[in-house]
Amino acid sequence: MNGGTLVAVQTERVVDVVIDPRSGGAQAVYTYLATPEVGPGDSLVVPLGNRTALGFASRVYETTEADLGFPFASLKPPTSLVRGLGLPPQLAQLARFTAEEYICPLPIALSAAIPPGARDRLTTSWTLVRNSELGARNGELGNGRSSHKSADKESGISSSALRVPSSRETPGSPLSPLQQEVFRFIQESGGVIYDTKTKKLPAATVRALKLLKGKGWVEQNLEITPIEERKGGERFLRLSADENRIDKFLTQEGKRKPAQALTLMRLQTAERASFSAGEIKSLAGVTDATLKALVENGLLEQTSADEKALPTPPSPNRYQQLAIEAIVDAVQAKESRSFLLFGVTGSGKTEVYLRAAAEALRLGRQVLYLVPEIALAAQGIGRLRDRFGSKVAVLHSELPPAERFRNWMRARNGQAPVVLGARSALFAPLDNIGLIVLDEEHEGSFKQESAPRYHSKTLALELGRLHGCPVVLGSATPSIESFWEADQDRHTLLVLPERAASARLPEVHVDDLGEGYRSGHPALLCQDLYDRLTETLKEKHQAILFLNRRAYAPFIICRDCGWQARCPHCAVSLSFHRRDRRLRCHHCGYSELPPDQCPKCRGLRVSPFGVGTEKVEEMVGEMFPEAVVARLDRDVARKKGAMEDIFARFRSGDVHILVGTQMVAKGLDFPNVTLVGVIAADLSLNIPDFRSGERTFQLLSQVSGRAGRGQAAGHVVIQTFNPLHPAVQFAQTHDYVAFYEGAILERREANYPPFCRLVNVLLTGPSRTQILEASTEAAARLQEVENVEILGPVDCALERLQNRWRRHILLKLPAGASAHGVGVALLGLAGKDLQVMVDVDPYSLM
DNA sequence: AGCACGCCGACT
DNA sequence: GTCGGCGTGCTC
Repeated sequence: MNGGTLVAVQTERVVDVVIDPRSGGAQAVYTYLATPEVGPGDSLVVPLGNRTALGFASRVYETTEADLGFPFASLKPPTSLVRGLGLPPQLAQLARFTAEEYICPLPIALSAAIPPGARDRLTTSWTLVRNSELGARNGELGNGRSSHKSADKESGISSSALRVPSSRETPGSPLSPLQQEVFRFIQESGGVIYDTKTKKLPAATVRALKLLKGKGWVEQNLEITPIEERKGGERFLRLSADENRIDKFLTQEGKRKPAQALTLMRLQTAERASFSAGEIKSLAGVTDATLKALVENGLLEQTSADEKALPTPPSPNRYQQLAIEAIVDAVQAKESRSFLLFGVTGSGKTEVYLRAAAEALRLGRQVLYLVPEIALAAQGIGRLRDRFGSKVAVLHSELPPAERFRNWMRARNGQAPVVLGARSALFAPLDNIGLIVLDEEHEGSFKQESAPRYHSKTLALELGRLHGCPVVLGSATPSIESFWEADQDRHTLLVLPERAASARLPEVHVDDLGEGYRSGHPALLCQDLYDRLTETLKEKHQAILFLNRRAYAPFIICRDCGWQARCPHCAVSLSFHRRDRRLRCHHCGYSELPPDQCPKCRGLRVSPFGVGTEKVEEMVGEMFPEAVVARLDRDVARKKGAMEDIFARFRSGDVHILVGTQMVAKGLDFPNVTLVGVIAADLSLNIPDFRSGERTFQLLSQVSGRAGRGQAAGHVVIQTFNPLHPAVQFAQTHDYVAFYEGAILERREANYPPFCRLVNVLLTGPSRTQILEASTEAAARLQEVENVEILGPVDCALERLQNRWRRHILLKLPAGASAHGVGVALLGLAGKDLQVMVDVDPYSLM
């Protein structure tokens, strides 16, 4: 500076507060005066306009008025710090990472970490001041919640500390009778009383408390409502030890009590481990009434969480042992490295996870265990609970809210160092993770399809870095990306080649549907599948027929002029539903009656075309009149209790052939099923998406696993027009590596992930021309982004949905590049009638 | 001129 | 998200 004139520039210490977007909007980050105690992650109630909002401290810093951009005078202090709700620093960082990596506003990213209903669970606590005369006589007058790990820091700030302490009277000045009474009441309550939304203190008491506060006798704080310990401990349930009784129930009574039957079937995939009532309710979609009946019938029994179902954990085979050692080493060394645990179903991946988890716990660290879908997680919950008892908290959005909140708190205060959940559990409030498991890492549900549009694998790896802990990705059919990353030594590949002796892989047969067409005799079932079905029924076994398309037919068509019934709101044809004789749109729910004659040419030959599950059900029923055929898809399941009913009847043996969509392929074991038929593998193969082959391979592998889970050997028949497609061929030979070798070459050649990074920019709105113009404008702006290859803009495969036109631009960035520039380039483009969605690492491109 | 309604921006 | 300000357009 010239002349060395020193000008004292006034600065203020301020804090950026990210407001809960549910009460402050998506862009709400505001700056407040920092109190001495406030730090990143702290939860604050702040003034916002003429009300208050819940927020979280992000950055605390010194600033000048010029840098701040508005006068110091408009800075306000936070209203209050909320004790017990502050986020661990790693979680605050994870939210920031998510916002940057996936191009979304910070409040949106942070909202994933805010426990549900936090705002309604705030409580004012009134605590005796330790050194006050009356208080001291009572000995220890802590707040009674020393288990709160960060309680010391958080109790350091009180609302009085937020203001200038005014004329604080010395304790000992005379108290009114009411004040004395209230004082004694606090003493008797252990030194603290709570004013909760549900249990409000009388207004007079609150007035007395405020006066006591003014005199320095008590301290007022805002905190998250503490969870109440249940009397006699947590209540847990598990399957009865009497297996015969359960089996008898499932084959006889079960069909009349389908909800109970389904509950038992779900739990059967989990040995005899303990579950909380809330866990069972969310797993099976049932209510207390069902659980009560099961307990009364002696099918479920009460237990404590810490009671083990398995006498001794299975001893690992040599491959498991190697995997365990590698992961345990990393756990001990606190290394943030990653592993890809590659092993077929039944090869014992879970035991590897559990041994590594036990080591993390032994070191006093926490375990995060992620599963793709909670309804299918019975086995995971069961095994963890069996091994780690009440240390396990389940966290996902379908749990009853109270239990979800309770588990969030138990994770935060250290009572539950093991957290199991779907992708949202990434944002569990853990501050010392020693191991992260991502089971079935290839599953598409790990990608969140609404903002923040993160991929769980990416965040799990980042979280591993933040905590200094290993991440284990597990799968029988890893994603092409993950296997390539392992190939490049970015993950350590751990292979479990052996399958437990009892479990055999089913024999897979492939039938060429094209043959029937070429010979002029196309049929729903090829001869091979027909013969095997006949055989299966003769042997009193059961079969599942799989077709990933519901309704009777995907469209109706005029045989004279080619007219098709189309949805007036979406760019799709209407499916024909035979049961209720209606045409339905599978995207918006629109429905209408099918016309008698063609509205275009007046012809009378309007008829359904193509095959859906309803038609398969009908035709198979005609082919095998002696067999009972049932169908399960979203149409059937929409009716309350129908899904339970069908599963129960199938399990009991009353239904011989079950026709269905994905729904039949997941989460349940039917020991008497020996045949699985895939009606048309081509449906998923023909989706215009670079991952269609991979998805088909995964789907066929999974569906195949449904056959032969009991004693008898299983058979799988895959019907397809593409018998030579690698996804089909290598599913037949159960050869993942061969499938991968081909797929990775294709990806390299066409420059798709993992060789580039994809970003999908989707523009939607009611006006076609506006979307056209906006997409052109978007593409022009994106030209300016460095190192971006632009594909499009083009109309989406589904070019209109629910009266909104859809166009997209697919961007290819160098692998590993940040998509930040994309977000910057598109700033301000969105408007009232124009939604612009940026999807980084998209999973769905429709 | 006076008021209802809806859009848009601010909220620190 | 929620509020208030302001412009539009209708009514008295």
